[in-house]
Amino acid sequence: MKSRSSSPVRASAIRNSRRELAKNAVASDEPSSRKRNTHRRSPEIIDAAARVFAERGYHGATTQDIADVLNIRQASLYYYFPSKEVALEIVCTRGVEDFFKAAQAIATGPGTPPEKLAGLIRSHISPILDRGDFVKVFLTQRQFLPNESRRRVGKWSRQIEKIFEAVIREGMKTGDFRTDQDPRLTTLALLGMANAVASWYGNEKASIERIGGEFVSLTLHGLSGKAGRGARVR
Amino acid sequence: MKSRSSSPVRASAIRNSRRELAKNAVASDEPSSRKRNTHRRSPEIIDAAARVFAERGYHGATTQDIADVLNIRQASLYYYFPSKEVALEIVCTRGVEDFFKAAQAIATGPGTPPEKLAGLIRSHISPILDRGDFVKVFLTQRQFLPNESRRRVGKWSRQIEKIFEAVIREGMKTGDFRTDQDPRLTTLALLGMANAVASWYGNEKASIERIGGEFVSLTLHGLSGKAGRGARVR
DNA sequence: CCATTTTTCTATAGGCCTATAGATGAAATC
DNA sequence: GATTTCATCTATAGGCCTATAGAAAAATGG
Repeated sequence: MKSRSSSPVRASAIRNSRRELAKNAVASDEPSSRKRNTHRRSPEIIDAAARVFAERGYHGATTQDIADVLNIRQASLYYYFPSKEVALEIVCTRGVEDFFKAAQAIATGPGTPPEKLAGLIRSHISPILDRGDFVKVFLTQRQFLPNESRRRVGKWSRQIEKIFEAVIREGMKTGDFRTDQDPRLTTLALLGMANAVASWYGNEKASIERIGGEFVSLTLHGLSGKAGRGARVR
Repeated sequence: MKSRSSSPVRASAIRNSRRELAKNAVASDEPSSRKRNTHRRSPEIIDAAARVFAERGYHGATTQDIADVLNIRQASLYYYFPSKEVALEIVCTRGVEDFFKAAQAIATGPGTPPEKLAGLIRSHISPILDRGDFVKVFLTQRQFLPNESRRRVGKWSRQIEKIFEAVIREGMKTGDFRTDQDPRLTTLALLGMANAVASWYGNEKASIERIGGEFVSLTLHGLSGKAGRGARVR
């Protein structure tokens, strides 16, 4: 199923001396567009990689699997990316960059801390809707990136944590939030709760908006007490 | 670095001559047979597998990696398990069985729903302390089990969800919990929050007990409001 | 329609990985 | 002490996987 032609014919060794790098899919914006429209299918290729990485994990996925999704030959992929590791980095980056930007916008925007926190929670789970595979890969496979790119991607991750924590601290100052919770642990709790959605969304019938609402109300008011106590956010 | 020429220190290790129950890790109950004390090192072998699987993921880990931890040859592992997949199943099983039992005991035991839920949260994160690698592997690698064993392991997982959900519903009936939260989504939120601990415990300075306390109070009372409102559990 | 440029293909080297076979030595048991 | 059992070793078959080289096909633009 995998290999099609029989192999065994030996050829004399030919040392390669070529060092030509296919220019990658990462920076696709060429300002001066005198160049041709090259690597047109890059987004499609990366989508396929995300899908396969999400399903089988980075090490469990083969480049053949990705090629199968696209109906091209395994070797053809290397026209689009120079290595499987680079493909992983591209996928991870797209998995985190968007919701980092959204989080930042919310944190620096207007609103009371409870409103901001509600926005953060909602915006954190919303990319799962249309970029679920990318988010999943970012969350579960970034640990397999080579050191340098892992640090690069990890930086965004920590920024998001900082944004949550800052809003929580702000709410404690304003008196909106209880002060006997640890901001760091609370941040990790909320992110854990939100990140888990990527792993089960699709098996549950609830919509992203619905999930967001439930999580926000749980976070702000907890389970105890009667329904409707306190002002609801949004 | 990998292979060595000298055989591992064979040191006339102190033999536990009277330790008959150490039957291998899979099916440890040998009812009557006065069999010899075979596969003595099984627990150690499985510990090493858990450690390596937790660190590199199932597909990223090689049997050579496991052997290196133990200072034995790669092929020697096959005296202890018949395949890498079976090793994964053993690790996953040990990662879930304990806290399933604990959860069940708490749910069927005495206490108000808030007390029970607090107990569930605490007991769910506590195995991370001394079985972190097993829990991690169960949470993140069980998807790579072959169908049959994945279903077997998944069954436990769903049981735990049911236990949480039942306690939440019970609390809604008694009036201890708000009734405008969805029990299913709340369950998934709490489990996501608790499971995430496995991924960052060890990088944070907080103890398991501390984390449990924070999570319980966040879950029951939420972030809003003044500190100390309402009865604290435990 | 020809020349370029872009995209995909065939073929395969070279490496690593799981799992099996059988040998070897050490321990336990008789 | 002889025999049996246990644990580990050496060696390797047999597969699969990434990545490279270079040819072929398809698209583009004059």
